[in-house]
Amino acid sequence: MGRHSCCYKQKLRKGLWSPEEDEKLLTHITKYGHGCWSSVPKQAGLQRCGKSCRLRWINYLRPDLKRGTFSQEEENLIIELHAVLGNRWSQIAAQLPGRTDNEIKNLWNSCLKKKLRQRGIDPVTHKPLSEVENGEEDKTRSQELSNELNLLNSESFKSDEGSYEQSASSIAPKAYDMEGSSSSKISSKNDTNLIANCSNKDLFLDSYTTSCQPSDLMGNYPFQITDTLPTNSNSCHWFTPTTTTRPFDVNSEFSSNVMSILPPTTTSFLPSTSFCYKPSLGVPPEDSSISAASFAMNGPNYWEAGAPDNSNESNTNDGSKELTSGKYSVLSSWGLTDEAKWSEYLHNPMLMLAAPESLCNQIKPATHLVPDSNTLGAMLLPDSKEQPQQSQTSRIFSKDIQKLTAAFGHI
DNA sequence: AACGAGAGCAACCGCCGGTCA
DNA sequence: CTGACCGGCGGTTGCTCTCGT
Repeated sequence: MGRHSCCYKQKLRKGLWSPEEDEKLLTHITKYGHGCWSSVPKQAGLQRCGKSCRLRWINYLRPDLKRGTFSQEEENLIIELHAVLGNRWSQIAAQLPGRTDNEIKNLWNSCLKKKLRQRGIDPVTHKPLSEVENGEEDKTRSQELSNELNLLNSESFKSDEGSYEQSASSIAPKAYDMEGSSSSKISSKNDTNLIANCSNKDLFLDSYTTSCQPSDLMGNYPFQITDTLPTNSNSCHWFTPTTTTRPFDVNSEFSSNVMSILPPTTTSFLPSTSFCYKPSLGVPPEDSSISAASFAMNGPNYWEAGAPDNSNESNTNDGSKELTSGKYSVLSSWGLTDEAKWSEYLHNPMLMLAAPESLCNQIKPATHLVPDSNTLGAMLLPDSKEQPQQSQTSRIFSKDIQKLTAAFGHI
């Protein structure tokens, strides 16, 4: 613990980067890539620590960065993502191509928080300030949690739309601890909680939309439950966009563009009913260059517009080979960053949202057919030596499973 | 013109988990 | 098994700029 070793080194420059330093770093990374960051400064002839170089590259020099002010759509997206993910800036940034976590964090702290407060919304909980101030939150949350657990234990949960409307606001465990300042760090290490918070979402939307009821949300979140495996206690309910509605209305300052979903990685081993998102047939967006953001906005309607592209997939019978690549080769074609890794997908509901059908089709068996951690672990077990990333991801995944199993016990 | 407050932003700090020798 | 090293993340700091007085 303590300071990073490089920070002890003397003679290292600190503070703002000069154009010369930028040039050196840019040239070096363009030529050779960054490789080991700790060796970059030496190789590039910089009096900086590796961390500093990395930060400079990620936040400023990276060629795919989008500079300039945030659009209204981006701000909306950030607000809603924050409602779901909390202060997980890196995950939020992953949904905004060209934006960095630092940039988003700064925007949030300097601007968006204020905006929310002005609108009577607590930026931490995304609930009305009045409610938070009244100190009813704890009671409410306790009650909601209790309801959630009851529902999770209940076998009576039906997969029809009506029951969703009835249950959606209470089915999802809290997405994260929205109250603690260190919540993000805690929650980021327990993806169990990474679940769209319907209750908060409802409140959030209520604050920005006109008389938005859960049933209305079904319109805003154009889903319907189309599939379920009722015989399985871990049945996974697929939301399918019911219309070609753009979930993100650019004309609405605070429209709903983040769907209430559970992350597939988590849903698979939630002890009871889980929700996953399944893309459905729809109208493809006009622009064929799909970015993660546009997937978040248009994606669900797009994915099934064409046949699944299996060209990049390995044919397997067990559906496990799709995890063969550390960097999913399709990602770049979506406009996602090259750095997107499978592990990020597995832990990132929004990336999963943006996944094309070819990917979803592969994930689907994982969520449908894996009732317990053992099966899931077996499915994800690395099956060959030439797939180190898969192996790594699987190990990580398996760890999560173990944690979740331990956390949930055998509900 | 000088000053202070606030906003915006870049960078640093401290911590954590993963990897590897 | 252990400790050093590393990359990554979120929180925080501090600098610069803008604007109002």
